[in-house]
Amino acid sequence: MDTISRKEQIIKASAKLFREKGFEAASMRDIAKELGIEAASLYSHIKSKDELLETICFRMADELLKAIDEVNDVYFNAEEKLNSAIKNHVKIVTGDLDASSVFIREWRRLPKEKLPEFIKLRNKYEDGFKQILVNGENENVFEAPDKKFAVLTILSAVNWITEWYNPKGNMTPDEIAEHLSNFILTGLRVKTLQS
Amino acid sequence: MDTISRKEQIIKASAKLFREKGFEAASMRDIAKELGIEAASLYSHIKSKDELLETICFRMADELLKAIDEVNDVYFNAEEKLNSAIKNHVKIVTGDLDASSVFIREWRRLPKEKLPEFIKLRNKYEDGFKQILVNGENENVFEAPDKKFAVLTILSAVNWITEWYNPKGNMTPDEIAEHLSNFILTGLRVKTLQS
DNA sequence: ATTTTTGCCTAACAAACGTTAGTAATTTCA
DNA sequence: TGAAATTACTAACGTTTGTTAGGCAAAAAT
Repeated sequence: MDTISRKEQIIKASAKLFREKGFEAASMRDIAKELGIEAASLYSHIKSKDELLETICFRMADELLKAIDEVNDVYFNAEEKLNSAIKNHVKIVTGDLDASSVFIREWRRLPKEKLPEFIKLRNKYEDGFKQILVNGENENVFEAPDKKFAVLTILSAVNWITEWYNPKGNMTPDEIAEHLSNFILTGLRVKTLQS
Repeated sequence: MDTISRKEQIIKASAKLFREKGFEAASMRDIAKELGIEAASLYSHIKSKDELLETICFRMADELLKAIDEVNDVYFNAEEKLNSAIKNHVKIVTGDLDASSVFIREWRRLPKEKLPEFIKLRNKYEDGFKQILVNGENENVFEAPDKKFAVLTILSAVNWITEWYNPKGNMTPDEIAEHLSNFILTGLRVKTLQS
């Protein structure tokens, strides 16, 4: 029943350790020990330590990008769009805390020839959110003069989850998404109706 | 006019490098090179690499705690309190981006016997914010059923600044604080007045 | 004027690092 | 059944790491 390949096991173990100790502090020997083998044996399955970080970061980026594209395809209403974009992000992040933490925290340690591509994907993701805000403004439901700033604030909240979320805690991912979505949407909604 | 001591220069240089490369990737030789001396010479002024990280993290924690205590002393109104707490935090973070980034990102690499004390200070700071939210609820101006969650969301936004803030960018720290404060206060205000 | 302290140096250390080479056992496939 | 591929091993490599020892020149203190 061990349907998950050795390489995937290695990636998973390295995500766990990169998160716990940081990319440089987690050694190949640590990762190997996690799997009960020797460090040199890892190289039957992977090319380098950098490759591990790379795989984790780019997989995460792809998953997030796929999610935001889907949202922009399926929904028409900007409020619905933002709401499900946030829900998806929370679901993805809480679904694999190790990989997400590495994606958010350790991407800076990517080999420098891979950094530009990674940053491009990140910006593309941010643009997905920005687009939703523009939609919302056209629909007259959102108010965000500085869109870049608004997106960064939204992403800060959803990314910070990796710093405190506990799967065994008293808040389910859905509840977190619900709370955050409410909080953010309230902050963005046009305020002409208020006294 | 070189009124800043060698030890302070070392701390400053290490903050810069810890931020850029991460605590473990930034070597003592890197730090020494930044100052134009040899790595071994650093040990005339400091005890260890750990001491550097420790100094940076605990100084930052102290500064933030002092600020929140002051706010809770000076103001009576909860909205004013939260507004100036946010402003102070933004000012401190943007005032020393290197140290702040290390404080926010690299604290995990503190020697493990120092970690509990650090976390205690962090929690104390969070409690300062929580107290403001409780005040606001008593004054009937804030609505935040889950206070811990609200505090984490507020702190996520103000801490994330270190990820994107550029001193040469087109947003001053005051403007950032203003925007963020508005956004957050809107999200917290009681909504009974709305249609 | 002489001692003490400061701040740097060179040289070296033991440990840990990522990775390669070469090999042996097992599993997969023709 | 035999060949090929897979997955692990031991041993070792060249680097890099934080840190110590010991010395030497300049500055400060006596």
